[in-house]
Amino acid sequence: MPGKITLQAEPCPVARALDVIGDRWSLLIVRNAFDGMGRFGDFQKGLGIAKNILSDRLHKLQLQGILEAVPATDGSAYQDYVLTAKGEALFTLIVSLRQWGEEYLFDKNEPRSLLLEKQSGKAIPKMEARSANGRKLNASNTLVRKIDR
Amino acid sequence: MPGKITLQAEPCPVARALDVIGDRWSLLIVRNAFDGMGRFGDFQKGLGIAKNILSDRLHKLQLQGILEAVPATDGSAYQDYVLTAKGEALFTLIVSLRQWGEEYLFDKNEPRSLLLEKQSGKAIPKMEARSANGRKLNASNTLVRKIDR
DNA sequence: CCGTATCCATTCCGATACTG
DNA sequence: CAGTATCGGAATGGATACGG
Repeated sequence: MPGKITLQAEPCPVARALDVIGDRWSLLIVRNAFDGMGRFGDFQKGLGIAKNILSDRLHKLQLQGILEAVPATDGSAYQDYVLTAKGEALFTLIVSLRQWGEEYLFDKNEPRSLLLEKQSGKAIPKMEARSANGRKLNASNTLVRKIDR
Repeated sequence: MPGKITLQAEPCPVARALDVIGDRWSLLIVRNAFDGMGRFGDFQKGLGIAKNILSDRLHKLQLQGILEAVPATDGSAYQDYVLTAKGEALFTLIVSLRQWGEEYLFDKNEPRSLLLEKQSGKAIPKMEARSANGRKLNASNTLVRKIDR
């Protein structure tokens, strides 16, 4: 009896996170929500996603507490989907994805969308992991301790 | 004629990145590669992934230039799968995933694996996006410029 | 031990029709 | 416009058999 296996019992936070947002569409919906998008039809047209899939993902993201449905601001009978704190916390993840994609998935002069600081209009410097002492970290100077507590 | 649509023509780096590594297993394989794992059987047992799927993902990750197959160090006739520079660059993304998962997907005292700095043995502080001037960034003080160049 | 190939169930996804 | 329902095809995934 095949079928998907849940990773929610895994002790690794990476595995659990991927179980929640590791699919084709969820993070794209979140990305658009960061850009201020909130309406069903805007997600649907903006992403080119099928409506039934969008409906399913919006429900799952609400179940996970990443999005929240609030009454639409335009007075219509419908809803806006807005990020919760848990959803807002995905900002660094989205920026990581964006910066990796920018560096490795585009040809030299290929058109792309850019993330800028509003105040200065300048591009965002590459994020990096640092230790408490400010040392730059990579795989070779870090270590995963298998289990804890 | 249904089926998957490629996002590789998208001008958004987030979309392209998700098209490459936005699935259930690819980043878990990369995570284990960061931990020094390199052999087919180790991935298979360590992840609990079906062998055919693992075989498929290893091929795709090689096609993408994220993993590279090298002769096994133990003198066997087989291969080790090691990260390329493009793959190593996924480190910040994995750390972002891990830190989000740690904060939002575990109960208070639930066992989990932890990422530590080797030298100090201490946990890695939360990564954050900052502007060139050191200002802390979030969705409200950044902006995506639709197209460029 | 390393991987590929095959089988089958489940999931994903796109298209479309439909309700309110 | 917002969302659900249904259909068919494609991709995913687990189990297992098989050859190197």
